[in-house]
Amino acid sequence: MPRRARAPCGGGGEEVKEEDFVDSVLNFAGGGADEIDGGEQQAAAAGTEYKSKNLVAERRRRGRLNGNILALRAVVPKITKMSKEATLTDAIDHIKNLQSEVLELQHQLADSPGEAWEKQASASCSESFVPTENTHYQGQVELISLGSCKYNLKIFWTKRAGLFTKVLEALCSYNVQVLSLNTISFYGYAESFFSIEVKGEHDVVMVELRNLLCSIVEVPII
Amino acid sequence: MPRRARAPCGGGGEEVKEEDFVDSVLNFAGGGADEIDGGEQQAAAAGTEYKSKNLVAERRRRGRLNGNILALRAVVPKITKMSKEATLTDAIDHIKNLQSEVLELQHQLADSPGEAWEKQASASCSESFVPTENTHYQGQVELISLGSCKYNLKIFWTKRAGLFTKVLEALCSYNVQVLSLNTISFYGYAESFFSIEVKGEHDVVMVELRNLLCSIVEVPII
DNA sequence: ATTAACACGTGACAC
DNA sequence: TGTGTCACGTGTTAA
Repeated sequence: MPRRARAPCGGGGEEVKEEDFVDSVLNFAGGGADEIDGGEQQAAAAGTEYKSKNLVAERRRRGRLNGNILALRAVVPKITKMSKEATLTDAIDHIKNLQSEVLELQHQLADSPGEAWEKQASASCSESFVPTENTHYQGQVELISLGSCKYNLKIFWTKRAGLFTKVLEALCSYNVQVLSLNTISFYGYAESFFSIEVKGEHDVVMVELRNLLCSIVEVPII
Repeated sequence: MPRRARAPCGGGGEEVKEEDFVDSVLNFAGGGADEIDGGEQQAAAAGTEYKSKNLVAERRRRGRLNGNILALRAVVPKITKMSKEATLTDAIDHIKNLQSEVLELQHQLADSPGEAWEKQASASCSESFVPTENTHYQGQVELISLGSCKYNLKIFWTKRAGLFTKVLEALCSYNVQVLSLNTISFYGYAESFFSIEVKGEHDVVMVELRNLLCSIVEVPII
């Protein structure tokens, strides 16, 4: 707890009766009976002269800094000790924890869309991930061959009733085996990652399937 | 930038030639020719006595505090000014940003496993979630009616090739509209949450569908 | 009685 | 020229 109502008589040798936040009274030449001679250059021989160039400015600066430390302590949940140093270290730890937590959450959110997508087709995946920027989304289909009759299929769409069923019907009609599927949905959007296998189809047929899927998930431009 | 190699002659009136980090020389009674009389109680009349009880302790404390501020600045990416106050405010802003980011990520991650499952059938959902403990899993199907031809379907299975396709075919054969689907997979297991809708089927037919799904995902006991 | 933490005033610098 | 920031030494206070 910050000590309050301190009667300071330190370096300067002042006398402050009550301090509220800053600049209590600025009582110069009023209170103290005994005072000291600080420096040696100015106002030395004049007698009861108190030298202070930036006294109030420094006061305000200290007040702001302490207020900032207080505000910093306010946003940190884990407080070990009521001390400035402990506040700073706690803030540092909290920031590190938050950053690692953000990283972990992003990781969880990122690897939810199918392990196969990342591990088996990392090259194609990273290539296909990057160009899809924050442009305005509409339906979007990506089909990537992994060789040996296996594909990764990524579909981004806006959620609409019955739409997923149509996709499933399309896949069934092309004799597609779905090895794994992961879907993430956020707000009105969803992104599905299929790991699929087809037995004896040529690539041209898969392109045909891709176009069919595109026509299914594509939303007419307003 | 923190000023270094400052030659202090402030309150105490000392002379420090070179300071490295803390406790430079602790030169007492050596350097200055003129000094001052601070307080009034001790060592006043002795002459050239420099009073300092906690000088080095205060030095170390300041050093630790500044080091903490430096470390705090190190973990904050956005730095507006090289000042203590700015460091603190930047740290506060950064913490707030991180916290909001964590909240948003958690929100995104939380609404991924099917909103309907949580929001529409929270009671049934929580009931059906708990009893499935860490017993040895095999295939498992749960079907919960939400009224108005809507159901939540939860399937827990061991991943096998072609198994998901069979489930999809079964759903298609029962004229099921899949409103949303979310799947999480871990190691050899997967759990899928369907939010489905059927047009005009009776409950008895849904029980039939459920049994069919059970027979599909059920793995023979070894 | 020793110690740690704090506020204070002041000179030194930098812009 | 001043204005703001910094480090310093000190006295005080609470554990």
